[in-house]
Amino acid sequence: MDVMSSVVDPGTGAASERIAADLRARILVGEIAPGERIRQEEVAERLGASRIPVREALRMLSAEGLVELETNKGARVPRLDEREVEVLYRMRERIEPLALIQSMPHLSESDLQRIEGIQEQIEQGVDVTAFLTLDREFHMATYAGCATDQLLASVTRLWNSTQHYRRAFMMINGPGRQWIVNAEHRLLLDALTRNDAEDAERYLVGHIRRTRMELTKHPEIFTP
Amino acid sequence: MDVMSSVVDPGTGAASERIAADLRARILVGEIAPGERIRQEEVAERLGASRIPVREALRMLSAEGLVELETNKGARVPRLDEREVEVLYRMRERIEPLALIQSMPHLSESDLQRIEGIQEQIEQGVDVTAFLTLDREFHMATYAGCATDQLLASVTRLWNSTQHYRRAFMMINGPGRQWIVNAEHRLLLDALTRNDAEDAERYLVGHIRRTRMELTKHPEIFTP
DNA sequence: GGGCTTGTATCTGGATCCAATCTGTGGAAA
DNA sequence: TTTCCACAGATTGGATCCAGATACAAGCCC
Repeated sequence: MDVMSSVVDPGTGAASERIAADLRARILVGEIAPGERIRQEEVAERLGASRIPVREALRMLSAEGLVELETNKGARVPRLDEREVEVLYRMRERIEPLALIQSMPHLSESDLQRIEGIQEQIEQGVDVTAFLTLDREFHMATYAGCATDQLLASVTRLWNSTQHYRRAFMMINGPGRQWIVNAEHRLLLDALTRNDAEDAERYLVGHIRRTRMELTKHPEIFTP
Repeated sequence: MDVMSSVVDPGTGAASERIAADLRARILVGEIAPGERIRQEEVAERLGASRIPVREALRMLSAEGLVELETNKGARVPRLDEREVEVLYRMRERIEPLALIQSMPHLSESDLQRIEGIQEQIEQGVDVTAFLTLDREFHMATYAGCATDQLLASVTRLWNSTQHYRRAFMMINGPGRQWIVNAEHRLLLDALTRNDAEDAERYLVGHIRRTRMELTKHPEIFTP
């Protein structure tokens, strides 16, 4: 009907996955805010598909923690309060060190170089959006060696669910105290290079825990 | 087409949820084994519905870790190897203590009495299937006070994914060493009654960790 | 005879249409 | 004026039908 803007794009072959990818990106970037409703038909006609694959996509996103579904009432991006985000961060403090420990033995030299490359990009000074992306890439790269799908999926859910509030925090506070993140990342990276699991876990927990405490010190993030 | 056997049943109002509940029960009870495929049409006609709600149900179960979906290849119950189950147990060792700590402050006197009632049932001697159900109820009851959906959902996923291997273990080993479980449960329950979070966490971790080590000592569970 | 190709049956993915539920607005009665 | 109810538009859930992909088996070529 509308211009098939991406005629060339063969997609992944599955429409529902393309739709999920589109919505995922829009939610993570903040284009669709917490509390906002997602109507099936609107998405369907915007992407030139029927509502069926949209529903499948919404189920996928629900499993990723990016939307919540209520029977007969549709889908919306979850709006979390201060306490829920705090618990999600405490989950991160326990799960991500495990992912790191499981991953470490399988990280190659080139993996570590790639991680350091990401950190160098972060240190060159980037805006909030770019930082959020690079920070996520940094940590996910450190977990990439862990072979268990469920573990990676859990970590992804936690990052997804808290993404909006990380952004809100940085929008308000600016990039100030960025040096702390850099220091933490560098210490973590050094521990990985030394293959010191104990230190790596220590720095990672500290990194997440500090972020949690900073976030929960700013209640204005949770009341829009 | 076939006899509308449950014409009277209004269900929960949503067919996909009823279908999901049916499949969930059959998988958890071992009626559908790991590796087994689930065909949409077969389920649909057995429950007198079309394939659409079946697909929704499969997506729900996928989010719960009970099935895995592959594009154009359908759904099957995940078959895990020894290493995957070990990682899932290590996740349990980290996540469930958090759920317990978050839950404890909200557990009432009657909650604790109910938990003790479940433990008394376990101690009266039950078969494997009943034990699996009661053990799950016992622990879930201790987590019931934790108000965060994502935390409970994570715990549920971990129990779901490992359920089959717990059952396989008990089928082989018989109910021997049941006294250990009872002792651990009693110590945990006592710590909860004393409102001693530190002890509660200690006993819970020990309980899960011991189970993990017993399970991973029996590779025959994972090679059917 | 073995390996590759091809054809067909089976199954999943998606589109369209219909039914059931929710939401919001307007009006009537207290 | 406020509250409750009823009705209509909007939105989701489900059924049926069609298209595309996969899997398996028979047949062909080397």
